[in-house]
Amino acid sequence: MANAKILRPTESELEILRVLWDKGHATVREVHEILCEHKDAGYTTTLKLMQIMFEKGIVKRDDSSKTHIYRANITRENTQQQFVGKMIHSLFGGSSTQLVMQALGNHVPNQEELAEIQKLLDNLKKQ
Amino acid sequence: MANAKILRPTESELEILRVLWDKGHATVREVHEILCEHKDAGYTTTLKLMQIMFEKGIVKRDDSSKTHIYRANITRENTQQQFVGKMIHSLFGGSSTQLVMQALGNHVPNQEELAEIQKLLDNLKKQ
DNA sequence: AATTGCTTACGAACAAAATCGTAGAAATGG
DNA sequence: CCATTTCTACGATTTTGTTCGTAAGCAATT
Repeated sequence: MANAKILRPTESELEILRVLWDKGHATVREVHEILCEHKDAGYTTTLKLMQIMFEKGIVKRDDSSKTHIYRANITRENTQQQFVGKMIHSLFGGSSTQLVMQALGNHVPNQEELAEIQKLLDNLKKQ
Repeated sequence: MANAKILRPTESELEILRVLWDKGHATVREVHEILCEHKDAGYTTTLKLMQIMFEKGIVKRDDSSKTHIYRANITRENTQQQFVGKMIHSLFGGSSTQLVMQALGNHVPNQEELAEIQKLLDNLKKQ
């Protein structure tokens, strides 16, 4: 293993990761096409970003053919955890409950989701 | 009104805001003292940051006496909402429930907090 | 009045992130 | 076989955030 540092994707890197997590694997072109639907950037910008992510170890790639194929090298779950943890600390005084309240209060879930949360809550209560 | 742009505090700015939210108002010196407990930075660094935040409109200040007194100009709740919303979008595919599950799963709350969440959940169910 | 200590202001340096232009290699298709 | 397209690589530039040194003002103390 080369380097086990903390990997903190930037905002732009996150956008790219989302595509990779979604599709499993993708070329720069494919990623770029999707990003361009909402964002406005040149192709080489996306390319450069992905190259940097590769150097950082955030993504891996298969360069056996001319057009490289990229994959995420960190999991969505892990990244979520990282960001949620940081946010709980920096904005919610360390209280995950505060975050939960905020999230539930402002983005109301449907019945099905409520049931899901209830199930998790019941499990937590038993401990 | 001068400018109604999106206010997105940086990481350092958030640290300062936390102090201001906590104390209500504070001088640069006071903020700096508190930051220094955990961080290592010069006084003028904190000063400069707060000056920039003033220019951005993130904080306001009373400069009637030589030592200026700063206050937050955005609320904690609003900022939380901003960040939570952004995170739900960029990392949880728009699903607040996913975020809640993640937060509850990894930072287990105590009984009291569980009850609080339950109460909110009950309210949501009634709608 | 000079010294000391605290304040703000301000510019400069530095670092990290994002953007883009250009060059050259490889494939494509007239 | 040449022209066009599509890649990657790489360096330059811009932008944004962070850090700090220095100067100047003001007040208290000697």
